[in-house]
Amino acid sequence: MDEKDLRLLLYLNQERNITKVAENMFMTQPALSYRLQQIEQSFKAKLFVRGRMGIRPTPKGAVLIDYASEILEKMNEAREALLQMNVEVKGTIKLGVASTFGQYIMPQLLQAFFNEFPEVNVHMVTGLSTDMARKIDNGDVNVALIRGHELWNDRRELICEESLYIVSKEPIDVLSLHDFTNIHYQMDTYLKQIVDRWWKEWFDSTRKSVMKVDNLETGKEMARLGLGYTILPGICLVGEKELCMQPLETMGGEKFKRQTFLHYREEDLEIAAINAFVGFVKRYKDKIPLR
Amino acid sequence: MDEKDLRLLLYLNQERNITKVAENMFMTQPALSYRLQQIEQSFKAKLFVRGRMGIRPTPKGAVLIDYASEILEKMNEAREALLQMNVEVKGTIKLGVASTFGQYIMPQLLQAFFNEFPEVNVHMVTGLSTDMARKIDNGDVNVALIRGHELWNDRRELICEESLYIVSKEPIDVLSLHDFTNIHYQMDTYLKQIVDRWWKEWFDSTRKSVMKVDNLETGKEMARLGLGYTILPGICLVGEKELCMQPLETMGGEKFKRQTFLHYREEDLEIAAINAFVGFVKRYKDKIPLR
DNA sequence: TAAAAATACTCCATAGGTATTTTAT
DNA sequence: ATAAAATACCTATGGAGTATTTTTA
Repeated sequence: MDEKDLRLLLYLNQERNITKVAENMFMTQPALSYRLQQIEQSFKAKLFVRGRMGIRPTPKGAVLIDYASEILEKMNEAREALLQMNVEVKGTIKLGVASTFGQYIMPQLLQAFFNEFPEVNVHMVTGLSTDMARKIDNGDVNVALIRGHELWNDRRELICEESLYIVSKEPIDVLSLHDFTNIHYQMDTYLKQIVDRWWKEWFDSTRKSVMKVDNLETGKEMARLGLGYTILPGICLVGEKELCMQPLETMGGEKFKRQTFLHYREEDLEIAAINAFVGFVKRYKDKIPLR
Repeated sequence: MDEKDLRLLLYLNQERNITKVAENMFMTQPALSYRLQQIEQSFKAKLFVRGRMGIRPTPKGAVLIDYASEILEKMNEAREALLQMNVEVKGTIKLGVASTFGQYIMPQLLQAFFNEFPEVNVHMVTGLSTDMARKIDNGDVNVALIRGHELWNDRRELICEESLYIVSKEPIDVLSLHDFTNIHYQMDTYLKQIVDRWWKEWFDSTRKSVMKVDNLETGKEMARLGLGYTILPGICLVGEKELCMQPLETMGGEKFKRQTFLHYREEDLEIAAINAFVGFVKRYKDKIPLR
């Protein structure tokens, strides 16, 4: 099965006539007929039924054709990506990144980015999403990876979505959360908003925030020691095995999710380095480890 | 580029030594050396740098290797799917499906399913998610495609996520929604919950529901005629071109999403037809048309 | 019965083998 | 100095062509 075979399958499905496809692909009818039989043998399955007026795919054929088109798409993407890398990209990009994203995702992301574009310089600042938002509005940064948005004349693209989790050492029933110590850390506005919405859905009274710590990692470690529960974004729970984690849900089982967006100005894409970074992040996004 | 070439690239990346990989792949060092050169030529790019102690991928090589592993995965999936189809699956499944999902998604889904498994009978009932939930609890249905969950001793799997949209003929600024007629239709509990949460986030007063219609499609058509705005799930806006649609968001720009889940009992997977359907839906899910 | 697919055969392009040389640290 | 990769050359598998037969609605 090489690329040509995959294309043959797609064309055969479109035209449903071996002779016609053979012409389109600049080969003879017997050659294609033979080739198709070879492919069928290699899968030990009949892929097309032959009849008086041509061929049509069997159920198995249809399934394989679906996969063939996906595979061909990936192959084209790959070729595209390599071609993109022929233009030597250099320059400097200024990034503004939300704190947790900067801490948990950016290291690997930048490593992969520099591997592809070693000539690009990155200046990254991290902080609250709202501050980063201001920075991109001012032009202090070219690209931002943040939650939410304010007033924009820029492009905004969904990069990742994470659930939020109630994290504790021992399993806790949501309805009995009141009986446990809430370990509270300084959340950004967007996270706080979601958590508040969730809490209001389940309880009338306000949370008693018994323990305050200054950052998320401290909160996580306290939860690990069994000192109470805390609410953490999935982004910082990747690979976590010991802790008990249950997603924040409505009473109906709908999950609360937090979205991270990529922001940039359309016109900045003319700058090669920025174009490369934006393109890279779009490609990288479904490789981001999430739980 | 055939499958073997892709595997070669992966192994070369792992071992970083042509001689060793050649042995593992039961070929000689010169053959592999030559093959790699052919691959590099076909991409018009150097993929590995050769040195005293073996080889290591160039940036382009690394990118291609990433794609190679994705493509190989797809190929394995394809083979797996075909093998699965060798066992002649027959029998009857009882499905309970949420109304909108049943209306907008199930027709194409079932068509594709029957194409693969023509011997399976499907009995489908549609209705409110809560009712379908009860049915799966009773054992009235084997599989449910619904929102949310109640008390379960079953498996639950995320199938799709849709945004919700404010739909109107002319663009409406969210903050001025009060000035427009709200076209209200009978929503299921879960949708209503989300919309209520969204409304509370933006407005203190309750919505004045000026126009009530008995179903979603009617609401959509009234919005199309410019009689007001209505809130619709993305599922029923696929391919829509004329209407103005803006997603329901928090003031911070976080999107409200509604999730659809597949429910089934673990032990039912031993029944071939149910196993086939569950497997099929998991494969089909990222082909569901959404906006 | 006629359009389409399959078979029989021939040829040659190229993947892969063996023997040897070149490269890089 | 030597492990590893590259080159030169040879072989043979199998993909594709031409001529012809078989299938099916």
